[in-house]
Amino acid sequence: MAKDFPTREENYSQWYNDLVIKADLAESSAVRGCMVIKPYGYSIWEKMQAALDKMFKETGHQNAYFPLFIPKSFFNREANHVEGFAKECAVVTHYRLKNSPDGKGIEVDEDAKLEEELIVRPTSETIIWDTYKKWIQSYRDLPILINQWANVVRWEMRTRLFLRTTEFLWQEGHTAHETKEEAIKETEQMLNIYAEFAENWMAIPVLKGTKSPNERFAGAIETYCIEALMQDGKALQAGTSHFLGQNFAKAFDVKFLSKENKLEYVWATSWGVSTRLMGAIIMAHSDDKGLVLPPKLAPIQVAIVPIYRKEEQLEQITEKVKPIIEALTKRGIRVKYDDRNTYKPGWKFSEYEFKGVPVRMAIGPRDLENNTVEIARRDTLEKDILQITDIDLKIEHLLEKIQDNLYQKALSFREDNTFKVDTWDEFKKVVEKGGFILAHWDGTAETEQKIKDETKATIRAIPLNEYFEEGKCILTGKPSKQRVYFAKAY
RNA sequence: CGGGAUGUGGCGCAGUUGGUUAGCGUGCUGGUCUGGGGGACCAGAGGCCGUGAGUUCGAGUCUCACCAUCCCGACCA
Repeated sequence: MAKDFPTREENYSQWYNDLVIKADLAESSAVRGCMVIKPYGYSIWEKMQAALDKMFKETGHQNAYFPLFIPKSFFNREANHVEGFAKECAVVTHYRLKNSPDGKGIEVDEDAKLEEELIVRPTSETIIWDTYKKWIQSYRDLPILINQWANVVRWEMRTRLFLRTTEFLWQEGHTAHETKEEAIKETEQMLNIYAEFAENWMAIPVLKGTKSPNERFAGAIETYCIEALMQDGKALQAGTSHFLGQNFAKAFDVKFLSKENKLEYVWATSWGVSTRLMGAIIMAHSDDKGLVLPPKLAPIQVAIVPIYRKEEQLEQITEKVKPIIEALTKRGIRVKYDDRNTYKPGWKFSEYEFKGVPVRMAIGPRDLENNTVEIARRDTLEKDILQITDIDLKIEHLLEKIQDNLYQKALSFREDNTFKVDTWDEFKKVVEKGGFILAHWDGTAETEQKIKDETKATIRAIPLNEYFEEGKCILTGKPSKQRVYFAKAY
């Protein structure tokens, strides 16, 4: 399977591409820019979905489903929104095929042209707000707290597995509120849920902040984001939560009668994370030996490999292993007992290592004599011989330790790669090294653009309630009241 | 859409100034020995050499066109 693949040092992006394919997470498909998510990769996504879905429901949200297709006219309603998405929309123009005259193939039936073209959703604000209009008359209909799990299509010019694909899977929350305050609170709440998920489940520390106008969601008043730092020093936007103000309510004429019997526009939010999180998880933790998965999201947490020569030895081992599997399963630990005799132990070791399984347990004749097992942890590659007594407890603790270690490692990496910078020369130098740069900015879009043009670094986040201090813009020297995070980004 | 590269068994590649039977590694099938870090040997299966047109006695190899993929830019979660 994956004998030689490049180190991160040699070629980071090749390393990433090979990892995704050789760890069996996904592959590219016959359709340009679209990927097939393979069972092992999809299983990780399902774990993410389950955890997030639970968090959404715990905060009062419900799931629903809206159409894949959006009438073209809906897009015109919100000016910024159209402008933001127009360049990357797939459009359905016909609804029928016919046999071609030469009889050799099939072609679009020009007689079956749609009167109004349909846009394949790049995001669902428009169709949802058109629907909410029907649902909302009174303050008693509010709030509406809905999430949908869906696929969306954005016609990107360059794609990379998980990080940027033409079609991707995500969840999009769309909420409607009586007041501005309530909507902002919702936006912030969801940002915090994303951050909590990233840190507790994915073991990735994230910065929380808002976006500069340049980076803001098309149609939003304010975009909040979580940003993570990858091992190559580039930032990855891992989730966004938007305060939409009354922009969509006005565009789709969604009003409600308040308690004071006044007709008012509804306040809105939307928020989403996508299969891009898969890219984050891969790049944050993995090493030159392959994938490293945080235990909480690993499809297999413990792989058990029997070592034997004769059939009867395997039987003995299996008998020994049975109660271990049972005890682990009881604790909610996902175990795979790999007794395939079509592969050798060494081969299995490599495979589980490459696929990032957090803990490997090997058990052979020597262990049977001593009542032990060999435990290897993926994050540190350490091996240990443990007594079988209370092995389930020991492994449970080990998994927690691995989860924690991955987070701490990622955190100290970020700390080591975050720099306060006060001069333009230094800024240009540090940008080359990668990492986050905390620097002053004069708050204008022009300056941000210039910085981007010269260094490729953009403002990743404007910190929330942090780094308020008098300073001078890194580029223009104009006064600034707060440092912001710059980085090159995915 | 610009610049660069590549299309040859499933995957990764070699194939000389055109020359007849297109190889190698890996994977695959069967077998024997094996088994605590990707095992060894034996025997097999598997190719319209990206597509189309041309040059030639003869094309994987030369010419042209097209298609596809990858990398670098402009666009983006």
